[in-house]
Amino acid sequence: MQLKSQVEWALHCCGVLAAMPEGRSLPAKVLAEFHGVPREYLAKALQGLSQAGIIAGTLGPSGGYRLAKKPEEVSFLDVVEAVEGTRATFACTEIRIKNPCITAEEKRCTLERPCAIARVMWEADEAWRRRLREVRLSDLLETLSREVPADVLRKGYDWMMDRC
Amino acid sequence: MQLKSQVEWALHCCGVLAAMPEGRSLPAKVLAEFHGVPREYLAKALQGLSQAGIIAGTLGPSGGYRLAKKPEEVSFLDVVEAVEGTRATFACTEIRIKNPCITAEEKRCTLERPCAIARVMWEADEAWRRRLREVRLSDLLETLSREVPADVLRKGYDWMMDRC
DNA sequence: CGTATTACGGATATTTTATATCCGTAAAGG
DNA sequence: CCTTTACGGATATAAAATATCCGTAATACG
Repeated sequence: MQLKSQVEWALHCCGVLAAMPEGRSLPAKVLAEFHGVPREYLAKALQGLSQAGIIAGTLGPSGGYRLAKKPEEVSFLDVVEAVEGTRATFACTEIRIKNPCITAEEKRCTLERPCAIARVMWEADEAWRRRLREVRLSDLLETLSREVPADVLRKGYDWMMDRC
Repeated sequence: MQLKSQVEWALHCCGVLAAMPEGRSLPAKVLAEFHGVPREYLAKALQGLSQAGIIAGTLGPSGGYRLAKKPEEVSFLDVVEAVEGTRATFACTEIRIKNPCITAEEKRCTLERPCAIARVMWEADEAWRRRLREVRLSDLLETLSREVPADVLRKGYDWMMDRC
């Protein structure tokens, strides 16, 4: 069970976009080149983020993507779910009632409450989501500004400004 | 991102085996038929559990699998990891340093600490694992004995005893 | 001793998902 | 008018999940 690589790309792109001055857009081409990932495929992830209302795309030259909300209003979970979907990681297929020795009435009765095993798995899933919901893009920016030297950040910023 | 269906099967099989009297074995054939899943493929999951030391297989007629530990010594995480592997759900490919405007020295420096985005994803992963580590097969047995009518449990037990 | 039954490991086939690319359309700026 | 961009649909390729098959060795039982 692995998250798509698009999740990683989307998070990094959101980080970059969150660091941009208000209203400034970056085209998919620049984001792809900056991260060394295939432009066309990254575009799909960005379209997912756009559909989810996390980023907003503008057409034409000098167009591209910008963050559609404030960095403190976007959680890691928002980004992950926009790309990966909201479906739980554990899928219960109700094999507890495939059992050939159970009557139809007992099946009906059993199905009234969710499978005990699935419940545990879904609780763990929820714990994962809860953690991701707690961290926002603003937290990421704060961490980066603390850990990454200012001139490195500056050089990346200038590099992107050069190509759009 | 979905867990393999084998994870679900493995958990249900462990639940059944945990409910068996000490030393009693169930063959893969019976476990597969009971859960309505393909025998040969379930066998792979059971072999994984066996390799992980969670269950023990015995050869020959009247052979099969039994729990290798006490139910309170086996967590959901043990079972999940035996089938699914221990690899984190998020794979960091270090795209932060694919950036063409960073120097080799700056790359080296950056790599000294793990990616801030990956750290968050790994924390969430750990929260998921922590929750799964907290629940044991003994807890599952307790829940089932509370929620499933005794005669339904009994019928399932008898059904399996009939075929091994 | 021989036969049936079982776990086990390796090999292979099939289906589904992830990854990646391509193309046409429409909108916007110069 | 031409270029650049997002967007959506279609398609191709690679990887993983799902499933089956087979040979081997161990074990119980007649």
